[in-house]
Amino acid sequence: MNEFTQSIYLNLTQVPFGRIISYGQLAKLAGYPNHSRHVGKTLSRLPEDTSLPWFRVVSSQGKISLSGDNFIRQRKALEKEGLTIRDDGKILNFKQVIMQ
DNA sequence: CGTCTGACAATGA
DNA sequence: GTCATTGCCAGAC
Repeated sequence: MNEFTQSIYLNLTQVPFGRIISYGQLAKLAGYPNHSRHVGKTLSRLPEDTSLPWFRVVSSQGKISLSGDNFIRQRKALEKEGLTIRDDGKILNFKQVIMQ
Protein backbone atom coordinates (compact mmCIF):
# COMPACT_ATOMS: atom_id res chain seq x y z
CA MET A 1 0.00 0.00 0.00
CA ASN A 2 1.45 3.39 -0.97
CA GLU A 3 1.51 6.55 1.08
CA PHE A 4 -1.34 8.12 -0.86
CA THR A 5 -3.68 5.22 -0.09
CA GLN A 6 -2.56 5.16 3.54
CA SER A 7 -3.32 8.85 3.95
CA ILE A 8 -6.70 8.57 2.28
CA TYR A 9 -7.70 5.74 4.61
CA LEU A 10 -6.53 7.65 7.67
CA ASN A 11 -8.47 10.78 6.81
CA LEU A 12 -11.54 8.84 5.77
CA THR A 13 -11.84 7.31 9.24
CA GLN A 14 -12.22 10.85 10.57
CA VAL A 15 -15.39 11.63 8.63
CA PRO A 16 -18.14 11.49 11.29
CA PHE A 17 -21.43 9.60 11.18
CA GLY A 18 -24.13 11.31 9.17
CA ARG A 19 -21.75 13.56 7.26
CA ILE A 20 -20.25 13.41 3.81
CA ILE A 21 -17.07 14.69 2.16
CA SER A 22 -16.17 15.29 -1.48
CA TYR A 23 -13.44 13.42 -3.35
CA GLY A 24 -11.49 16.62 -3.79
CA GLN A 25 -11.77 17.62 -0.16
CA LEU A 26 -10.66 14.19 1.02
CA ALA A 27 -7.68 14.33 -1.32
CA LYS A 28 -6.81 17.76 -0.01
CA LEU A 29 -7.05 16.66 3.62
CA ALA A 30 -4.82 13.72 2.84
CA GLY A 31 -2.21 16.12 1.54
CA TYR A 32 -2.74 15.55 -2.18
CA PRO A 33 -4.72 18.43 -3.69
CA ASN A 34 -5.94 17.98 -7.28
CA HIS A 35 -6.00 14.20 -6.93
CA SER A 36 -9.74 13.80 -6.65
CA ARG A 37 -9.93 11.26 -9.47
CA HIS A 38 -7.32 9.09 -7.87
CA VAL A 39 -9.39 8.98 -4.67
CA GLY A 40 -12.24 7.31 -6.51
CA LYS A 41 -9.91 4.80 -8.03
CA THR A 42 -8.44 4.00 -4.62
CA LEU A 43 -11.83 3.56 -2.99
CA SER A 44 -12.95 1.27 -5.79
CA ARG A 45 -10.29 -1.20 -4.70
CA LEU A 46 -11.62 -1.49 -1.14
CA PRO A 47 -12.94 -4.92 -0.10
CA GLU A 48 -16.72 -5.19 0.41
CA ASP A 49 -16.33 -5.91 4.10
CA THR A 50 -14.16 -2.88 4.82
CA SER A 51 -14.84 -0.91 7.98
CA LEU A 52 -14.01 2.36 6.25
CA PRO A 53 -16.95 4.74 5.60
CA TRP A 54 -16.36 4.88 1.83
CA PHE A 55 -20.03 5.68 1.28
CA ARG A 56 -19.58 9.10 2.91
CA VAL A 57 -17.54 10.22 -0.10
CA VAL A 58 -19.51 11.96 -2.87
CA SER A 59 -18.87 14.49 -5.63
CA SER A 60 -18.44 18.20 -4.95
CA GLN A 61 -22.01 18.65 -6.21
CA GLY A 62 -23.28 16.56 -3.29
CA LYS A 63 -24.14 13.74 -5.62
CA ILE A 64 -23.40 10.00 -5.64
CA SER A 65 -20.96 9.21 -8.43
CA LEU A 66 -21.59 5.48 -8.62
CA SER A 67 -24.00 3.54 -10.79
CA GLY A 68 -25.93 0.30 -10.71
CA ASP A 69 -25.63 -1.91 -7.64
CA ASN A 70 -22.93 0.28 -6.17
CA PHE A 71 -25.23 3.28 -6.34
CA ILE A 72 -27.89 1.37 -4.41
CA ARG A 73 -25.38 0.24 -1.81
CA GLN A 74 -24.11 3.77 -1.16
CA ARG A 75 -27.61 5.25 -1.14
CA LYS A 76 -28.85 2.78 1.46
CA ALA A 77 -25.79 3.28 3.64
CA LEU A 78 -26.28 7.06 3.62
CA GLU A 79 -30.01 6.84 4.25
CA LYS A 80 -29.27 4.76 7.34
CA GLU A 81 -27.32 7.76 8.62
CA GLY A 82 -30.27 10.08 8.21
CA LEU A 83 -29.55 11.53 4.77
CA THR A 84 -32.15 11.81 2.04
CA ILE A 85 -31.08 10.82 -1.47
CA ARG A 86 -32.93 11.62 -4.68
CA ASP A 87 -33.18 9.03 -7.45
CA ASP A 88 -30.50 10.82 -9.46
CA GLY A 89 -28.11 10.56 -6.52
CA LYS A 90 -28.40 14.13 -5.27
CA ILE A 91 -28.27 14.41 -1.48
CA LEU A 92 -30.98 16.74 -0.24
CA ASN A 93 -30.27 17.48 3.42
CA PHE A 94 -27.14 19.58 3.10
CA LYS A 95 -27.15 20.81 6.69
CA GLN A 96 -24.82 18.04 7.79
CA VAL A 97 -22.56 18.06 4.78
CA ILE A 98 -18.86 18.82 4.81
CA MET A 99 -18.01 20.67 1.61
CA GLN A 100 -15.05 22.87 0.77
C1' DC B 1 7.62 6.75 -23.91
C1' DG B 2 2.74 8.13 -25.88
C1' DT B 3 -2.27 7.52 -25.05
C1' DC B 4 -6.23 6.53 -22.78
C1' DT B 5 -9.15 6.14 -18.72
C1' DG B 6 -11.62 7.53 -14.60
C1' DA B 7 -16.46 6.43 -7.98
C1' DC B 8 -13.52 14.32 -10.02
C1' DA B 9 -13.54 19.69 -9.92
C1' DA B 10 -14.08 24.46 -11.52
C1' DT B 11 -16.04 27.39 -14.63
C1' DG B 12 -19.19 29.42 -17.84
C1' DA B 13 -23.43 29.52 -20.70
C1' DG C 1 -31.03 24.90 -11.18
C1' DT C 2 -28.68 21.95 -15.37
C1' DC C 3 -25.28 20.68 -19.05
C1' DA C 4 -20.73 21.10 -21.68
C1' DT C 5 -16.03 22.17 -21.61
C1' DT C 6 -11.57 22.15 -19.80
C1' DG C 7 -8.02 20.97 -16.44
C1' DC C 8 -6.23 17.42 -13.72
C1' DC C 9 -2.85 13.31 -12.65
C1' DA C 10 -1.65 8.46 -11.23
C1' DG C 11 -2.15 3.83 -13.40
C1' DA C 12 -2.87 0.76 -17.04
C1' DC C 13 -1.53 -0.59 -21.59
